[in-house]
Amino acid sequence: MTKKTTISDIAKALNTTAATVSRALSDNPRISDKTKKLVNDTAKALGYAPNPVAAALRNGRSKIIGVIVPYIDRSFFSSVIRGIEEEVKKHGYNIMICQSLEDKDAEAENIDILINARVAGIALSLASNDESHLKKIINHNIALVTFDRIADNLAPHTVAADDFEGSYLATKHLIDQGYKRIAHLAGSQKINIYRNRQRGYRAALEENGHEIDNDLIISTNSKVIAGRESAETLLNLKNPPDAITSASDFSALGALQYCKSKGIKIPEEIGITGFANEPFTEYLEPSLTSVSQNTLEMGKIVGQVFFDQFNTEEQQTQYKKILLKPELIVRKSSLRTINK
Amino acid sequence: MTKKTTISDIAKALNTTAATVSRALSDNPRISDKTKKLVNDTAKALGYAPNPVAAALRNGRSKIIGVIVPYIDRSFFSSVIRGIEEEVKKHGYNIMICQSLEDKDAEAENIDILINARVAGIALSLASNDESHLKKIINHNIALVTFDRIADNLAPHTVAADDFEGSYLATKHLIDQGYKRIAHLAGSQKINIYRNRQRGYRAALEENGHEIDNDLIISTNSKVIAGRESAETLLNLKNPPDAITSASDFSALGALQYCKSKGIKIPEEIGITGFANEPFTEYLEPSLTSVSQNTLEMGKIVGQVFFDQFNTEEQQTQYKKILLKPELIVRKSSLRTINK
DNA sequence: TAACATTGTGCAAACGTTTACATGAACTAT
DNA sequence: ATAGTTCATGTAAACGTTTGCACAATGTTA
Repeated sequence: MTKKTTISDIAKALNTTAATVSRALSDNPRISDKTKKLVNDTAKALGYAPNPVAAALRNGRSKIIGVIVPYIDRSFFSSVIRGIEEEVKKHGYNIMICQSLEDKDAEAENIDILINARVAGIALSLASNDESHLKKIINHNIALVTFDRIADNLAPHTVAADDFEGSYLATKHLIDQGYKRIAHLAGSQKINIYRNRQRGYRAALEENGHEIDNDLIISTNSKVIAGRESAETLLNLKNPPDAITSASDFSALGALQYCKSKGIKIPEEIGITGFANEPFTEYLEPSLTSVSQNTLEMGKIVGQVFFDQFNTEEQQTQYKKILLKPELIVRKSSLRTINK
Repeated sequence: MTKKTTISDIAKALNTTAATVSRALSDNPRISDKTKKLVNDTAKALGYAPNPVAAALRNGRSKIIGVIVPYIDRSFFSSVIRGIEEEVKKHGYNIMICQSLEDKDAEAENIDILINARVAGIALSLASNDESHLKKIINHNIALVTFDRIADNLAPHTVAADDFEGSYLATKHLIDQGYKRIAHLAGSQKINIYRNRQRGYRAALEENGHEIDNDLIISTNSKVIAGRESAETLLNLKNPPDAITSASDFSALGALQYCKSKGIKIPEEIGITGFANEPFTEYLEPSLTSVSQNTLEMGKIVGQVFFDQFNTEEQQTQYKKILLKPELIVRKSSLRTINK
């Protein structure tokens, strides 16, 4: 059980004081170069490593970024988390992860924990529409970045995929492929991102001279089974769609399964697109066209936004609202260039 | 920017000292019940929340478990991480996540960071066979649990899936389904888990009167493309297999793709099983039989092992080597009860 | 009633930094 | 030679806990 060396040990070795050592190590201009060299050399010689806990206590701030997500093991979130980790690591920071389990109270509790841990910042994908508990973070002067499910009102900085654009791209792609009656599996309209996806769908239709038929818009949850049911409803219409653009890969998968079970050919008779580019989409038969949200990139940007803040001198009135360009990953489920 | 209340604030309010308040809050038997109640009440009234940073400095130990994995966004690891998080949260601990990127040096660096952060324990899935840098952890008297890719020699406590058993189960299942010539896509034999999977395959064959044909064992990496190539090799043998049990879902997927491309019927003409129960397996066509490693459970157990250690009075000579029972998830790719 | 144990609390140091303020030495300007 | 600057370092307090030791007040025993 080797005892760690401290700045005092270095000071003792050099017959100086901890203050000087501390200043030398942080490259304070008031310390002579000679002393700095001396300090750095003996620090190395003694195997000195700073104690972040002591620094955090003194500074009232840890070099930790807290991250709160609904579930760690959703591929979307784990990928964003990875991005955040890689970015903050560059600056000598670490991440502390919490799960909200989609529950507002658990989220509030996690916020308290992170505030108490004196984190330097909190990255958060909201569990619900209720963002009132975020005030605390701001009151404690802790940097806050919301991502994906962002807090429009309270959070100064936000990072999200451009859902409107993503959905627009997918819908436009179906139009370009010659599909005429394009349906939309919309997620819960209480949630921002799903509203935007529906808006993108509508905009693409309108701008390209397709009329909007409300019978073709089904509000559903993002489950496979819901996708199957919705597809059944749609295909039993007297004027059924020839394409489905879904706000979720899972409901798109359900639709795909239903069509296959009925012998409806994809993409020849019906085109399908999903949203999020879940890992499974590329392995489906046919592979599913989907909208990639560049999740790793999103995480890195979230990280960057923190350090942009930290570096600019406090007084922040410019808030960053970043929208990331999504990318349409075209696969077989929507590609029928043959018989356009 | 509300100032946090401290134990001294409580002490002042009650005309006593921080020492008494600290003891009262930690339910020290030397404090009278009357005082305890008084302290707890005013703590609540003043909105007191303990400062974990100060406690960590004083104790030389944070209520943090460090977790090091190759990549956060692999579904296996994100799921284990979730399990760890949920378990340690119960005890008022948090997790700090690092990535080794499969690199031994990055792993060693992360270990240093976590040691400096005075974490109470480190959970780690090894980046390489080299475990020499783990000594540091033990020397600093920090609890160490390795999981999945475990450190057999140095790490006192290990948690892993029973790879032998999982592979045995898959192979036995194929035998029970009446497959006669069962091939094995083996991962790199430098890695423990893949060696064990091959052993399970061999044992199942031997114990059930199947002879082992080394032509049917292909050592490959765990990529889709490698699976395709291996399947091609196998099916071009003059005496080709009628089943493939793979040590990886990805190479199993490759094999499945190859067979389909050649019009070979699954599971009628060839049975296929994978390993790890990746999320995509259930959505394949046909859905892929695979071995579930109960990753969430694995994470929870990892967490438990820490607190078992913390609770028993230090002197630990009994090391826990936990092997989790895997579960065979039977799906269509291996199920041909019809024409057994 | 003296000696002793028990109970509840206070005192003060320690964990390892950081930083406002003080100090002394050398240097510049008058 | 005196006052004012500048430079490099030292002093000491602070961050908020925890805990060994001391101590006074009470209760117990002989």
